[in-house]
Amino acid sequence: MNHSDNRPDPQDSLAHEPAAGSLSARARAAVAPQSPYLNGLNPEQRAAVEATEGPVLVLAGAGTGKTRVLTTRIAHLIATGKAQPWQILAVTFTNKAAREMRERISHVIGEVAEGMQWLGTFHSIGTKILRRHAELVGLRSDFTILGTDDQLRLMKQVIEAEGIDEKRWPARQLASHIDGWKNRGLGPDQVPAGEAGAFANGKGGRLYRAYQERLKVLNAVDFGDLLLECLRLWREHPDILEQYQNRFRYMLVDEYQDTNVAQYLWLRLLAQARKNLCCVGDDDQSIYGWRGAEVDNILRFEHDFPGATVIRLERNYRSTGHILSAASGLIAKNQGRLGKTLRTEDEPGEKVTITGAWDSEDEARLIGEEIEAFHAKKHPLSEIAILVRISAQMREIEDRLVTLGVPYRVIGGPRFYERAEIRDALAYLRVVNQPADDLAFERIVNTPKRGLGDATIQVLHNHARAARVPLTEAARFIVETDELKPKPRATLRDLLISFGRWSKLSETMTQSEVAQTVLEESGYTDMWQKDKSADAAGRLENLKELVRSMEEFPDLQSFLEHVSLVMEANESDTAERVSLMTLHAAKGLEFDTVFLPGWEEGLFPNQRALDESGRAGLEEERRLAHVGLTRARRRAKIYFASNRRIHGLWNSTVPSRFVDDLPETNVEIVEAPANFSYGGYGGGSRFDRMQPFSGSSYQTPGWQRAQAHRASSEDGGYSARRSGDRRGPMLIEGELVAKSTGGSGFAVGGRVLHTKFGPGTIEAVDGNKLTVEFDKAGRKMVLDSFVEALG
DNA sequence: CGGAACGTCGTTTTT
DNA sequence: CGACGTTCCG
Repeated sequence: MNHSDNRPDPQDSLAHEPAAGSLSARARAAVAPQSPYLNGLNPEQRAAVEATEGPVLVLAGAGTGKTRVLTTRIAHLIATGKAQPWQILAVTFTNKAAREMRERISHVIGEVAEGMQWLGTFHSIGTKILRRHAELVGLRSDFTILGTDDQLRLMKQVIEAEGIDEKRWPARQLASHIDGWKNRGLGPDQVPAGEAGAFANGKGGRLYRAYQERLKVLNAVDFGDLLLECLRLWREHPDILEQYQNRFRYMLVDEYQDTNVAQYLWLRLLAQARKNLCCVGDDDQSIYGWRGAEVDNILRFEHDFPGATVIRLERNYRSTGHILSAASGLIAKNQGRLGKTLRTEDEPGEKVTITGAWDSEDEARLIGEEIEAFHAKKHPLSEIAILVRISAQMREIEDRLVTLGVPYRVIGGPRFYERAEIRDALAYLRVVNQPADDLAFERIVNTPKRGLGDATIQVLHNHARAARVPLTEAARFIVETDELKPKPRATLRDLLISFGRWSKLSETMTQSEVAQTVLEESGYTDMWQKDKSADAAGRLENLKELVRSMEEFPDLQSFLEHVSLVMEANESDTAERVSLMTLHAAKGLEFDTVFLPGWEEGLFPNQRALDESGRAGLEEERRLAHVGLTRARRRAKIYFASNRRIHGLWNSTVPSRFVDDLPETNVEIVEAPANFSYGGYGGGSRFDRMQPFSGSSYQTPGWQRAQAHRASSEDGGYSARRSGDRRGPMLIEGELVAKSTGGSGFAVGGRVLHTKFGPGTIEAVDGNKLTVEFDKAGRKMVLDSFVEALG
């Protein structure tokens, strides 16, 4: 979330809004009569910038100046007075893209870009909207955004609460179902019965509903909800939808090929009124289908928005001729595409090379040596990338680079805020900020290890569930009783006291000081200092970075939001290093020289993609290959190995069919240097092993097998209405005493059965606390939720 | 309750 | 093969 959030929205406070075409707007337009920002655009780009009215689809091939069009278009809208910065909705997928776009707009039009408060990711904009109307969807405006790990823990609880064996029906699987439903814009009541039944013998739908209810109780949402709840808000409150439709005079979407159904519906609702929606994307770069992205969204654009202007950007400014032709020839093999022909005016340059290696180790060695050679020729290492299909390929390559002493960096990896130490630290702060945050509390109650293990947590849970109070609240009661053994009881009490103390700190300290104190006093920093594993130092460093970054925020609340949505590791390392990453992570980047190892059937195209999604899967894999090639400016080098270890055992492999998809004129087969010993293969030319070029002899079983077409998921339109059975938030705050207890029929002298201590006689009643003389265990103070009356 | 021995299962991952 | 989670024992 950007920092301009706290600035008042001019539309909220001021009535004055210069209408398009008004005097002031025209005067403003006249300030820049020449529109210098339009200079240097090619005719298609310029058309895309100037076609401001109505639906527009810009099909922007790789390296055709997509971002430039987007930013110039925004600048144009503002400079001509067609819209004020805050009347433009500009959506991206990543925070990085949003940040870059903001920067580039500033370059064109100066600090006016600061007023663009609706430039951000789908999720950050969704959050902003939801916070304003949280009560209408059963949340409070300070709701928490859950990360994947919290989601999983919550689902596990829901599964167990339904009495389902979590081992047979893993939470991960439920998570992916729910994720899929949310991606398609389906709430618990809209999931097709057949699908809902697929999990846990027909309980899938019920679990989804239960999960959503738990989220509401916790005043929390997951990533999917940030969009889904907006949809619900707008459908149930048309007046609010209308507000936003009026506000957003112009809408722009980046990477449209990656939108899922929920995002599509979200956009369509907003665009319905004014229809000034401009989507920029490239169907040939859609590589996130498995994550819910619907290529169909882009393929169907003209149908969904009748009268749409479609503009193709086909002039490539990035790659040399052979690379571009190779990539074009490859992608032309795909059926489901809108079709573009990339062209360049650059020289043909070097052909794409194809090199066969004996095994993956040789492949790594070859790449390593070529990089060394480039380095010797003063080729900057930062302009070299190695792009792999799966992360598992990285290890061997890394090993080789380390041996050779070639500096490299891995791009991708776990995001900053996903790292355990960061999530832990945040959990502490969340509890300090909001003691009712059960998920956070559970996460750190025994981190560092303080002897509050499963048994203790179970006791807390029992009471919390029975009394319908948050865990911390439950804990507060329990430490007053004998439910826990003395040691955990004392530990838990100390912890609660600490949290009480930490909460007060924020009255006198800045939040980064609070964080520092909490992390130290809780023993968390100690834990890592004592840890002698290799990455402990890095984790401490990350924690420091976290504390440092907190200083920039006005309060803990806004920091927590930033971190759950936006925060990322500072990758802006300008050092001279080779970049190593997956093909997915490479999208949007470019390098002079790109190495593409592992072009083998089964690995790339990946067997699993083929098995699961058939032809669609193959085409997505091919798009991935296309993305890989088009990352290269001057040199693309493809490799395959004849032998590769898969799951520990060696398999002999066949070059990828994608190799055969490349036009012959643009590629060059390179023989591996002669000094390699190709173990076991007597004397023959190494070309023998590259045979598959001549005859396409692949016969992947899974490729034929799986033609299963994923159910086209365009249902769930607008008609679906939530039954109004939503319960108000049950979150019980502050001092509230457990309700379920009062007058629950326990009286002095009554006989009760305790879950642990067995039968006994009540000696005294104090609220929900009972003093019981147990037949075997003696006299104990217990909570009513742990006993039942004996008739 | 926590460390050590077992078993399991293997893509890609913007938020 | 090796990273992870689960189980089992002290």
